[in-house]
Amino acid sequence: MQEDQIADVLKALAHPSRIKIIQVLEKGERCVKDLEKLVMIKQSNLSQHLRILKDKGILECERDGMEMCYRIKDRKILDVIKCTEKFFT
Amino acid sequence: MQEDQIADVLKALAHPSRIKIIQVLEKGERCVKDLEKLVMIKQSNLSQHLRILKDKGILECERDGMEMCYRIKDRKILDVIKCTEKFFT
DNA sequence: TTAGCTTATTAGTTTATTATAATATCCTGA
DNA sequence: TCAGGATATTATAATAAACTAATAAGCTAA
Repeated sequence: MQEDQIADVLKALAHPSRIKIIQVLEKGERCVKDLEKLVMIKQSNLSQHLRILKDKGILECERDGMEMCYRIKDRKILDVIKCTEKFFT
Repeated sequence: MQEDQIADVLKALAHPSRIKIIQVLEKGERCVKDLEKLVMIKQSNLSQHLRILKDKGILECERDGMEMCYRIKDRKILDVIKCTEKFFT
């Protein structure tokens, strides 16, 4: 059922912290430490949000020494957020 | 905070039955009785989903005799779903 | 007015999501 | 190897969302 898949992706996006994460990563990749400061939530909670986004194929990550670097895997997801913003105009 | 508003609308969309409702209404307005058959959920549950969508300004409704007719209020919401579909391609 | 549709609301139960704190894991440099 | 920093995982508690069944409310036609 297509509506299940669609709802599934939208559900992964439907949280203020996860929207914020994507908005930050839109400008470029970031390690968790940076994200923690920018998104302003606790490390363990951030890590959980990152996993949700990664599991859905929205983000990907790569280890860089001691840090883990996250970035947007498929920028088509940005269009979803852009369209949602336009809904308010 | 903009991410709260965005997450809020996405959350209203993020359910298979609500996606289905919107996909049906994309083709034209429908009364609850019809939606019940097309979406295949119980009347009381459908009514709850319809309220969620109406409260967010996604749908609007109008009484037509004994029936209540629902339609998409702002078709910009369709773009959000379209973009999400494209995410899978 | 009332019987019979259609739709909405409410209360209660179940299930899912979120956040926190504690702990584990993974990597690097000394 | 091990100490310490960065990130992930787990368990748990709190909150929110979803579904069901029962009931209420709105309208129409007889």
